[in-house]
Amino acid sequence: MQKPSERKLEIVTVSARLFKEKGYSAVTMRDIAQAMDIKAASLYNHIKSKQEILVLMIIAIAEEYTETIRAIAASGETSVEKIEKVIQLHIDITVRNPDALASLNNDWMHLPKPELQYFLQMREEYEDIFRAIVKKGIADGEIAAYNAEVIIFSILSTIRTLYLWYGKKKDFNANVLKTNLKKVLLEGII
Amino acid sequence: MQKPSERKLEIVTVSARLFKEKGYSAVTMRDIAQAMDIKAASLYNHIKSKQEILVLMIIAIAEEYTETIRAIAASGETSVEKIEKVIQLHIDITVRNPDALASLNNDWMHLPKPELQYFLQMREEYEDIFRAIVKKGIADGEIAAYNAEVIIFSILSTIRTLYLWYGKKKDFNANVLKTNLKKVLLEGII
DNA sequence: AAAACAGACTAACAATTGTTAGTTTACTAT
DNA sequence: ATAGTAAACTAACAATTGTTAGTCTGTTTT
Repeated sequence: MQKPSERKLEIVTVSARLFKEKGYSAVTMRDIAQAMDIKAASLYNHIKSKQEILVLMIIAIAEEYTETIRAIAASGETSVEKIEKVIQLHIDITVRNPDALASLNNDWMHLPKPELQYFLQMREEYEDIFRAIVKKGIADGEIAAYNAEVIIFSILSTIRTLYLWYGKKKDFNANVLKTNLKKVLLEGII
Repeated sequence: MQKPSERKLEIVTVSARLFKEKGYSAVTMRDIAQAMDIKAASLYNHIKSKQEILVLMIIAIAEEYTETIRAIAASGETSVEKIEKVIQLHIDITVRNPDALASLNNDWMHLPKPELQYFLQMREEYEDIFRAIVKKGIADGEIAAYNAEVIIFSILSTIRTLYLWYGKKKDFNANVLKTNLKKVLLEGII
């Protein structure tokens, strides 16, 4: 895997911003070109298709999620500590890629076949690992014995859609999230 | 506002299923027609544009959210009870419209101008009302004094994306959600 | 039986889509 | 200065898009 050139990364960054606002399908190559002050055809000096932009935008981030949660699962920590690390992982990635995460969440189905398969496989592994952490936490009595799927869904939903709120609300910086989000998700609000 | 005909509602239902899978922009009128076993042009005997389908899909649900949360806010209950009612509202609507909620969450930006404005106004009012409930709960000592925006975001994210899990996980029925989700969101998991 | 109508059809449109081919421009290395 | 190259350009394409016009068919209403 070659490291993408400067200009190529710029295309991905600009596209991420546009995809976030209207979705992958509604953004045209001419939209992307205009946002970069060039013509649509010029984009093809750097990328080979619209879908390639999406691949560059999504896959690297998905891989980071997968690799990091593997490491978290393999560590010797308690289940609660592992969940805290997972929350921290999502905060970190959100702060670094607030725009690209919109496509990772909403446009992944437009990935080309092989990358789509790869993405879904990573996503499944990610949820399986998270599920195992939660279930072990329940079995060990660390975590309350509610329906495991409900716990998984409730935590993942929140940390996966962080990108929607980050940057929009002024008091949503990495520090406020770090100190508040873990407590709210783990200890509740009452 | 005329009550839509039988066939019109069928178009909206079929479209909702397709929009959920690929998003509004990626679904063509020919896709919708094929799913109904007719030709694209025939759709226009019932609807006047693709955007009208989206309006019918989103606005009525948005209005139900808005009207119900108004009623909840106006009731004489405690803040925690109000939040429980809001959670229940989302469960109810999700169970009734699992497909349409995908468009309400991801395709609202493709509404025509006047309905877009109306939708955003309702969404803002909805969040304002929910924010007021949470802040009063904190002020009254009913709710822990974490950052209010974090609490709002964490609950809304979960109940707004319920549609992604409902129907996919077998143990996600209305009853399991009703008994588990409120506890997980309010009391946490440890 | 005649008339009206709902709801499907075929055919076509103008606009927009992603993309390619070939050309020009400006900088960099020889 | 010359050659080479990266990255922009113009022009065009074939396919697909939402939508309209006009027609046909069967059922319902008069």
